[in-house]
Amino acid sequence: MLVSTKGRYALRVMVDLAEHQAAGRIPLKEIAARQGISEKYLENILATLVRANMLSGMRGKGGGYVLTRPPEQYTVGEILRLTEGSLAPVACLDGDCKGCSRSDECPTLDVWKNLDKLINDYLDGVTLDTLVAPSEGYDYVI
Amino acid sequence: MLVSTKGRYALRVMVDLAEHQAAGRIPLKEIAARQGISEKYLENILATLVRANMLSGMRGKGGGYVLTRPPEQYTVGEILRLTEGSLAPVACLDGDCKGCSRSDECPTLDVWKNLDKLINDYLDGVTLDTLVAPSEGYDYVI
DNA sequence: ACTAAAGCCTAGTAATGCAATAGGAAATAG
DNA sequence: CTATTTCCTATTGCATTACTAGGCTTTAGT
Repeated sequence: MLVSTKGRYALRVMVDLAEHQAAGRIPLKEIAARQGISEKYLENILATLVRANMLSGMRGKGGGYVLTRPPEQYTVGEILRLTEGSLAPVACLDGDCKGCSRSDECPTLDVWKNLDKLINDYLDGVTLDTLVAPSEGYDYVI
Repeated sequence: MLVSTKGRYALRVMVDLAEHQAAGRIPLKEIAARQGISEKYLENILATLVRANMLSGMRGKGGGYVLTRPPEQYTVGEILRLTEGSLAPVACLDGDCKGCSRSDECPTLDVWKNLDKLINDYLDGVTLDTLVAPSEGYDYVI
């Protein structure tokens, strides 16, 4: 599995926040309820996004999370790479196996490199705004 | 990680067998030594390939493994799907999460579907013969 | 100042799947 | 008959994933 729940949840939450931008800061509790995700588990994920400055979190009453950039400035690729650690399709491309003794002669390495590029290029080409459902209530107009 | 050692080893072994087609049946021991893979672990992988009729195995003295088709009739995609079980990038596309209660409204589902198609289409377009190194010794000519 | 609402931080745990190992049974050629 | 080799079923150690627990800190409002 290339993308685990962590990455999937992260993406869904980012879309959720993009859809509710107009409402200002959104508390974790609200996101978790709307998305049907455990609050405690979401905490971990949101913490990662905040540390990377993709979100701004604020504590205390009236606190919550908000995007730090407009949705069209996030790519799905960067969100997933951050939360998953890596999107490499095989260990050979992922530090671990770096300098696998056979890499010079490996007949399959090119397949993995091409696949890696394919995946990353596609995901880097999808921005958050394209995933946002057209808001029915136009809640951000006036 | 989309592809684990099982799939990677399987692919390398298939290429190995394609390269040594001219030598007839190749015993596991020889493949394992050449590829630097544990014999016992390889057994499992080869058994899977035999059960799917991608290889023919024969026991006893003079036995070993051989491809059942010419290399250009294998795709990397089918080899990996068989040994990995699935190439789905997310659980949502993989039976498990089938009928996720949110799939109707999920804003990210299309991303996964596109990604899945991208991956499978690419890997189904690569055939085994394109991975075979040009044999220096022309060992299969007369 | 006090309190309730919220995020932040460090661990811990249960379950899963991956990678590899073990031991023996059955077949085949010479 | 024997050496060789595949076939089959189980088991083990390990790492990662998914999730939980508990307490601390910050903030807004009264």
